[in-house]
Amino acid sequence: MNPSMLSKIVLATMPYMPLKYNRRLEVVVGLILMAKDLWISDLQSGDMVEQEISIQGWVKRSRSSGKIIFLSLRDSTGNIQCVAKKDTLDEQKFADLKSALIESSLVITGTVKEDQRSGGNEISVSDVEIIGSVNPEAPFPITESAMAAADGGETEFLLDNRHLYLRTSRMTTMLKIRSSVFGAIHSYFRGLDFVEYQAPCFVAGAVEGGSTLFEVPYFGRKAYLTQSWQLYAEAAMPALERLYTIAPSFRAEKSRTRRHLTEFWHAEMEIAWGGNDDVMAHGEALVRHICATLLEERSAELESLGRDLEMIRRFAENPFPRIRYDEAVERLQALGVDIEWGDDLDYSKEKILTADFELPHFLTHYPKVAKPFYHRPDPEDDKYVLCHDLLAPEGYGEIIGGGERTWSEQEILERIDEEGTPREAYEFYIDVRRYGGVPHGGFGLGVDRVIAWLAGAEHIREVIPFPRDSRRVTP
RNA sequence: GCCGCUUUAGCUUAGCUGGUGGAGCGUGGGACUGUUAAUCCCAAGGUCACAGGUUCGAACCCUGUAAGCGGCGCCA
Repeated sequence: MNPSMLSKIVLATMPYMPLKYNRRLEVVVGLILMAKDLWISDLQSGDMVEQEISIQGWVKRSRSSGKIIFLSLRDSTGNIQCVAKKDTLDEQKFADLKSALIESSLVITGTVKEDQRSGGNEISVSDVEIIGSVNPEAPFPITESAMAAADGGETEFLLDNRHLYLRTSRMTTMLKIRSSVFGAIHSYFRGLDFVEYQAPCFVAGAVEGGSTLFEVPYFGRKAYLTQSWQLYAEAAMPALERLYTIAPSFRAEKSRTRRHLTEFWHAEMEIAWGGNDDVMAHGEALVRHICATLLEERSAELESLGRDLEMIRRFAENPFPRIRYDEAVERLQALGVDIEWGDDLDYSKEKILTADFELPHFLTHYPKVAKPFYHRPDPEDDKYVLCHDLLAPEGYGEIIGGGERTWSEQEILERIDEEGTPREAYEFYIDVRRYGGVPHGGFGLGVDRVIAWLAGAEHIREVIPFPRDSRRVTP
């Protein structure tokens, strides 16, 4: 279909639309943009006072008396109050508007007025068309009381009605912040000439411990959903040298915490010719870039969530401290925590360690016994591996895990045997090392965790549209 | 895998030591020309999650089941 045909069809099917040109799309693809091109944020900007406009949106709330209706209209950019008076609107239209329930969609025509009584601009309504009405026998179920009960968290009812909860201002705000975080990750890596690279979701072997794999039937065989892009990225490392992805990873953990999802978005990177410190530098720079991007693009949204912008500025502008595992253990022991050298740092210990942190901290050089085979042992002391975790403050826990990879064939075989892992499952991974292996490394960042941390969400579920955990796959 | 908690109207909830379940919001009807979660009047709406048990009598006590939520371990 050619572009002019498309716009004609649109013109024919949407006669109520005030058609305008979208300059950017017109220039890029020579296409007339046919959909909505006037937004509530435009009306609130103040540039359109006294102009006659038509605007599409949904009813956020409505109040009426016998002769006047106050209706708060919302779209994806904000809210504006519409005022309809019985003596200036057709009788039938007035009745239609009065009966429009919350989340009815409509097109309002009227004049933009500056009015202190509505705290900004409002629309003096001259015409209205209801597009999608709402049945009074089944009104929009997300009520004030449902929202108030959640008070920033989420109730069972809101989780069951997630498809409708998405329209509320809190969820919309979270999704806008989420979009900016994804954008920041792409702009960071692309700005440094990394290549975006995709790995399969169906895999044959585990990256992390095998117990957390989702098994799926695969034409009479068993396959698993990927836990990480890493092993496939290491295969492409000699080809691309700098690569990254943002993709879902799956973990069949029965965890029920504010930090866990079974399907989460994983930003991962891999670089050739680099070691633990190089990888860590990228992790820090990426997280600081995300913070700076949010300050630039989403300050209003963060403030509406009650976030302290100065705190996020602190994350953006200061280097992240680095401490070795040994030092962390000593600190914890000094605080009276029951921990021995060689124990992994579980969440309860992380929480104690990070309680006073004003910045994210890197924890490096874990004992070899606490980490899987692909971590490279430290040549200076092979009790340790060259790895790092980035711990976020405020109890949000680990947001990055990464490090240098075991890169020679001999070393990887030793580590696999030492762990008792069967070699067969990793044949391609080992083979990659037989042809010009080089030092390399990478990290994985839990995108949803970063968003939850920066947005101050009570639970990771609040920052993903349709959360998946061990007890919920619907809606 | 382990521990804890919850379930009363569409939503949010009150319901004391067991004695015929109340309210706010929402919905419907009515009043009101500047409301900000508008206000005022009226109405409809309940097998108290389900199944047993104890009791003269159970939303309430006991047992089981189900669904959900919170947390731990593990991890991003």
